[in-house]
Amino acid sequence: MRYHRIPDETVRRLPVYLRGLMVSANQGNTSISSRSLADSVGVNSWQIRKDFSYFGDFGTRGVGYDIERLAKEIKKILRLDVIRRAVLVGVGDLGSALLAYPGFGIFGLDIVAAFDVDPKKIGSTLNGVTIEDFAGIDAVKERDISLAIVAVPRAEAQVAADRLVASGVKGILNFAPCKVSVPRRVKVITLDIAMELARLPYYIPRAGRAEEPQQA
Amino acid sequence: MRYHRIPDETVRRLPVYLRGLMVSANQGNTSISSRSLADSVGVNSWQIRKDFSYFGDFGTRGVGYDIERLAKEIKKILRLDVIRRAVLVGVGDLGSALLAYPGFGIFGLDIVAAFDVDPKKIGSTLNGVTIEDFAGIDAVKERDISLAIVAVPRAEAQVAADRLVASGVKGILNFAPCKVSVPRRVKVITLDIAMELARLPYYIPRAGRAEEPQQA
DNA sequence: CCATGTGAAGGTATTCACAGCC
DNA sequence: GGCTGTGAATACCTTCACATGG
Repeated sequence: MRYHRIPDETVRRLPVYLRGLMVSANQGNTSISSRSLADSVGVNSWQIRKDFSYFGDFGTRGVGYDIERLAKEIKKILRLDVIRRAVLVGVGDLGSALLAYPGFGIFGLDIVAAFDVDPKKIGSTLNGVTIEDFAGIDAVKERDISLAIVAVPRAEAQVAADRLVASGVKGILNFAPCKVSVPRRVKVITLDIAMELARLPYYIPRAGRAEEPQQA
Repeated sequence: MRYHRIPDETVRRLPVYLRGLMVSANQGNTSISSRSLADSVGVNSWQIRKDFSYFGDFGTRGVGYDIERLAKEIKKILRLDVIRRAVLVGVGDLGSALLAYPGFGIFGLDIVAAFDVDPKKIGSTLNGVTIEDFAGIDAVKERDISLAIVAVPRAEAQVAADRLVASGVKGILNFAPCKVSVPRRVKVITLDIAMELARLPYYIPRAGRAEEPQQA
């Protein structure tokens, strides 16, 4: 059925599918079945078909999905066709690694500016991006940037977010291990690395015990 | 009701609560209400009470929860009381940042070893950890390490995981943007940074359009 | 015959509303 | 009065089974 509302969990999987489609396209394929996409990304084939069914018919029965058409549609749904420029705030260890990270390109995302408060860093260039003074963050308003990555210590995260929102940023990927409050119109995704590692031990069976959590 | 099975989504939130409890304890509190914990971590108070109800009574009606007792119980459930030592594979930009990252300590987690294939890196020391040759990864078997962080390029992630599993690692936090296959008994959490940034634009309302996705 | 697309069934998690207790 | 703890109601997501179409 077409023009369903797309469930949140499906949205979370769309980038996974998108990457799988790209990889397959790079191998020279023009179409792919839900089964083989399933094998390559690690999601059930019926889940994939259900997910795709929320936004139209891209498959051909007996054949599979047209990779290019489907990838283009997913990009459109995720708005990756129009929103691509991001700013980084906080060029510490993690921030520098993110600046150097080549993985954003596949989604058409681009870190086009970086800010820090450290005078020793301001003015230097990393991966083609010159680090600017955080005091001048307002300038991003004129640069068509709607995404931000916050990689500052916890104590500074809220301030950074406030200034970013004031500068017109619409979405924030927050690496600081804390909640940041923003107006409802702005979306924040907090990615707490230590927390991910912290929930790993739960899934490790106790040696010599019968009752164990199973993996998800 | 006590001794329920703990839902997976609750397990995902436990580290969030744990951090909130620690922060509150550092401020000198000994107990905390679901309402104020809710304010500090950004989860509804009824969700918090429901989550805690899955594993027993830690609250006092009219007062709140005993922070220390609750924190200890959460750590026990997450097995953070026994599993704490981790190994890092891949000391590139991201890996170095993770070695320097101070955020693991709050959960009692510790990166005690690091491996890489680059001869220029092997032997040098970062944050008190000496980088060893990946060829000798088997040695972790004798070092009581059950967690691993994989921060290598996509093409090497599966090999790294295979070697880690062979070396007795039980849980892997994978930063490479791909699926890694492991035996059922081993748990993998893949954290794909670019993917998180990629789903952010979806939540940004189109300018001048009525229909908009709402934030989650 | 193969693979998609989808109603229906089943399972899981969230939200509510309020009884129970300090 | 305040706050926890929890059955019940609701919403959401996944899985199944199979009709549909190339």
